[in-house]
Amino acid sequence: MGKQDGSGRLVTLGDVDDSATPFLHLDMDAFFASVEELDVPSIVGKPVIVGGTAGRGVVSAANYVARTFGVNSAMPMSLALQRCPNAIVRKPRFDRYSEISDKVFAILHDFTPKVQPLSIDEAFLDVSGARALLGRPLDIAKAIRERVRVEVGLAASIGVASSMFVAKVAGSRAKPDGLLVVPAGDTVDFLAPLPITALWGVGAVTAKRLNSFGLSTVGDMQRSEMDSLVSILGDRMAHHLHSLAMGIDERTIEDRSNERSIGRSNTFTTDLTDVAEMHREVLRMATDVAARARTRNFLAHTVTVTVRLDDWSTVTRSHTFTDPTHATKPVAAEAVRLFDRVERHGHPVRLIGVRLENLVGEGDLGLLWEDEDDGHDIDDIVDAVAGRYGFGTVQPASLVRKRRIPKPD
DNA sequence: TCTGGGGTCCTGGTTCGC
DNA sequence: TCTGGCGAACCAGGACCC
Repeated sequence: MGKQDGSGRLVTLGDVDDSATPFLHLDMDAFFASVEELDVPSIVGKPVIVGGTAGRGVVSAANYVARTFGVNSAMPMSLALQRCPNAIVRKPRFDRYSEISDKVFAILHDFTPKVQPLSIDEAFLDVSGARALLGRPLDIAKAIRERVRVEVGLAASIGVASSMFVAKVAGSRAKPDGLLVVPAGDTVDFLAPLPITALWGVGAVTAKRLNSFGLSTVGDMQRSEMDSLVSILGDRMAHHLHSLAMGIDERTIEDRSNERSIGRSNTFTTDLTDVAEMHREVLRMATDVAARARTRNFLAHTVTVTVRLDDWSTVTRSHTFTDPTHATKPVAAEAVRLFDRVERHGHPVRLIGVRLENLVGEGDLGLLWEDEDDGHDIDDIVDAVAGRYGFGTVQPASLVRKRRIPKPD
């Protein structure tokens, strides 16, 4: 297996048995922060934090220098700057990160078509079919890291293992800028000392529950009786987590290009108390998600509104349409209606979100669409839904609608 | 310390049709 | 006509991930 290199990470230094380890997990190191360093070389070597700078912003990414000060992602920016007052703070530039991400994924596809994106900076690969052409998994992983370094200019860590889950854990143990192969026969021993939160699906809540029953490491889970796990976690979760603890993960690379939902949410700099303003926010988000659904050629069966109050309580209300839609008017009207169903009991509103779910592709309905700039739509919406709320900030360009045309034989 | 945004998935309760 | 069982769909909430 891997060796400690003195920094706490595990890396594969020499030869290793990779005969039954077809899965690779690639993860870009401190991705957003690294892109900022790439574009602004003068900040290299200094603590760099990427995140929201407004009152309620949090850290999206921190480079490894900033992490030595105790700065981590998802930490409130106010706390991060207490810990590292000299940090260079950069606002996220998602377009730029997507651009770099595209380059990395293009490299991955040069090695195998079996690439499953997990996020903008992470992917699983199955290289079982590439062995004859490109060599062993270890060699492929080395080649990928080298190409990403040379062609993109960034460091990527890769885990190689017998299953997707173990590959991901291996990749995280190899960070930063490392490569770790976990031979199939070493899987159980590799996982055993890890904290229980290393299991995919165990977060703070489940970990606390498991800890209260004396389970704090993956090894504890490996040694547990299934009956007792079921009594703690329920049947499904118990079997799932015990399998992961043993390194068993039956998932395979799949095409997850089909999106499940499209949403927008916003935490306000100061909590909202004015109902008209809340309605404006609901309409703004409904307009936005409907436009995105049209752009991506999806229709939605369900619209869900989320409201978080100042006491952090969160309420959702949803509605399922008889016919799926991506038109602004019905989505906006239903979103406002759902929002009004939430009983706020006078509480100010901290966050509002609108999400379209149960998406279907237009092609699935046997329809084709062509673009049509329908300038009447916005008037319809203002009159029918929003006029009384002073809905004046949405640009007609965002409401370009499509016209249904017959599908040719 | 005081908690973003965009997602996926699971669970349990309710409703409804057969 | 009433009743119960069952599954599917819907709805709400929540945990978790990056």
